[in-house]
Amino acid sequence: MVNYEAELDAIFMALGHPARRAMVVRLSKGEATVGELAQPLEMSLPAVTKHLKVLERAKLISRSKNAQWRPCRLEQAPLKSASDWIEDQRKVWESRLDRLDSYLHTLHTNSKKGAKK
Amino acid sequence: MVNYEAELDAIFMALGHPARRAMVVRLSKGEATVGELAQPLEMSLPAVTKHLKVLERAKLISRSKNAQWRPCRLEQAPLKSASDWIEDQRKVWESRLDRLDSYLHTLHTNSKKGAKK
DNA sequence: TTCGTAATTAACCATACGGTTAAATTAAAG
DNA sequence: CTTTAATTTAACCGTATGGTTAATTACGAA
Repeated sequence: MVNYEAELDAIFMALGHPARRAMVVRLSKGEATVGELAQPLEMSLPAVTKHLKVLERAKLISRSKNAQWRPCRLEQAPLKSASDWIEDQRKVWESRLDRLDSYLHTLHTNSKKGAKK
Repeated sequence: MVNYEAELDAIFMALGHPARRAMVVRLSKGEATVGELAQPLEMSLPAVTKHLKVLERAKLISRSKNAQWRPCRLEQAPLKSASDWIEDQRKVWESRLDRLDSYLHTLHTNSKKGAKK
């Protein structure tokens, strides 16, 4: 059984910055070069390069070569992993009977304090 | 029209740490106190308190009071926002015709190399 | 009031992030 | 071979993260 924790760390962390999410949004529509990704962002090109490295580390993007361009493309798997993880938690959360849970927790806490009610 | 960017920053960033995801997993099954959340984690209680603040900042959890305990409960909305954002991108990505897109991009790049802009 | 437990705050430290400017790299085009 | 364009690397800087230990707060129980 594989441990996905480190991958999820990198994926969620990468998505936790607006510039990087903007790049993902752009790339979901198709390949783009560094310059194209940088154009709408208010930051220097080296800053963009750093963000791309973070996305690459999370395997959210892959890169190719075309002359002096290094086009980026979105990879589907990491987004799916992240989405799956969240949905797993939501399923557990949703299937839980909140009122009953709260009631049982209260009972449990009270019994520890000395069984009253 | 509201700008969700800052909220998503906080949510994804919060999910980008294994200890905090472990807390979310635990809380998806029901309320827990700080001590209960800390128990399986190999870190000090103050460290746990800090992680809880990050989760609170992202509104992923809310807290109540019960004597000297401060039980935490998972909130559904942020997880849904994050999941929705990812699924939006995946939908765009999936509906795209990858081969055609690459082809058009190549054409575009080549035309730029010939006729400057 | 005093004691014990749960949790937080304070102070501190090392490292990671996120940005900058300047220099270097890489490859097409004259 | 020189120039120009796209991108990366290097060096630097301020702030945020993530952790620690020690002290403090908050509350119930004795």
